[in-house]
Amino acid sequence: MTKSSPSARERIVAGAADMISRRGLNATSIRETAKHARAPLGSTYHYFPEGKQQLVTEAVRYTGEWTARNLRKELRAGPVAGLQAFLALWRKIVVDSDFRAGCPVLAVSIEEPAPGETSAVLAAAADVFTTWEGLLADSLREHGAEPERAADLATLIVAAVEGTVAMCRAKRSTQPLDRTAEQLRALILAAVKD
Amino acid sequence: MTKSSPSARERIVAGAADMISRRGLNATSIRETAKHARAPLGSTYHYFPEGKQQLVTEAVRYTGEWTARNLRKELRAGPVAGLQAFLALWRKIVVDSDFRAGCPVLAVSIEEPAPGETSAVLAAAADVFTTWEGLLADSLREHGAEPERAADLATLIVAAVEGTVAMCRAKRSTQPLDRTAEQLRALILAAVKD
DNA sequence: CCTGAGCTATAACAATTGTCATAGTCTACC
DNA sequence: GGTAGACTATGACAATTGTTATAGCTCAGG
Repeated sequence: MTKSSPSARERIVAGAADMISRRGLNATSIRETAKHARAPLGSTYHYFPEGKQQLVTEAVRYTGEWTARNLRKELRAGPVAGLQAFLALWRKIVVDSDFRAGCPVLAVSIEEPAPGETSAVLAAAADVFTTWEGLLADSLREHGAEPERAADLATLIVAAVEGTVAMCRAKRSTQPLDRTAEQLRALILAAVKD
Repeated sequence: MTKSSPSARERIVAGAADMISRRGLNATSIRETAKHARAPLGSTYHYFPEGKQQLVTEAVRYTGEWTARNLRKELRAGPVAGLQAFLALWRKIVVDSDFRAGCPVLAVSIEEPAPGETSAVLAAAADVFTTWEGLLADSLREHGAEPERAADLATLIVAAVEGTVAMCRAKRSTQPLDRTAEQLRALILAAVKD
């Protein structure tokens, strides 16, 4: 709830992100995103004249920025606290949805782009991953981690969290999250105190 | 090439796994899997009378077993060698497909099951993940890792590899794989020599 | 009051989807 | 040779897809 009455456009984007995080990119239809946002189908093509690709790209960026804001805030208390918050964020999504929702950025990353063309959606997803990695790596460096190791570890964290969330959905259990949380925490501590 | 002339049924299952690994579950249609396997559409429903769900479930299991065989073999040379082989396997899939293919087990894990019912597909995916984790954990324990830590680390490895493969696709680069490889290798060494 | 822009409503389009039915072909065995 | 069972070929079905077109509404600014 960032606003008391978000605009129809915002509702569509946020709703699309939510639906993609549950059903994947291809199973999310423009008609259903419109219905989900209580907006008419016509409005979708009014706000997003380039069609589905544009809507999905914005949904990916929306999720990326929302998460980055959260991460940035929590990282102010250090990398371990940032990791905990990052994990808690995804755990909440998984649990609250009864293991039906995950990360929309991951979801769009595993769908083949149209032959010949490089997808704007994939590029947005790559940007989001890079942003998340950058935030984590910066925080690690600020707390004494060796620069190269910080970058490697940041990538591992993002990859592990994304993979873990998917595993939780398949297993209908948060056990994978608990396990990777433990391991990643130890890794950060080791990297920071060198 | 495990056989000189695989049966039509095998071709359909293997082809479905490949297509799911590229386009995701919902964008993989039975018509196209049949065409891809040079089998008639009618045959698909002959071999898989329960329809798409059955075909997809078998495709997931097929990938799971194929990978598990590979992993089991390479783990005979120890957990570090097993990890390298596991990573090399996925790297080859990603690179050979020009960053278009990934893991079909991950792909099916992120699609919401029909409301109310628990999907057989998701259950198969969960089984596959658990099998891979078990193989890695056993190997770690055999080489001196503490039991609980072995289980946690095995989960982290599977999750990280799955997430990393997806990130490589989005970024159209193998850099994430290189980075996680480095980190995971160090982790295994530390856990084993304790 | 009128104009025009922003938005909505509704219908249509060609394609594709999963699934089913039915008739035909092939092949191994009696 | 013939018969059963495995497989193929073909076509149909209702639904849903992304997208476009067009006509209507709403409401601020002049």
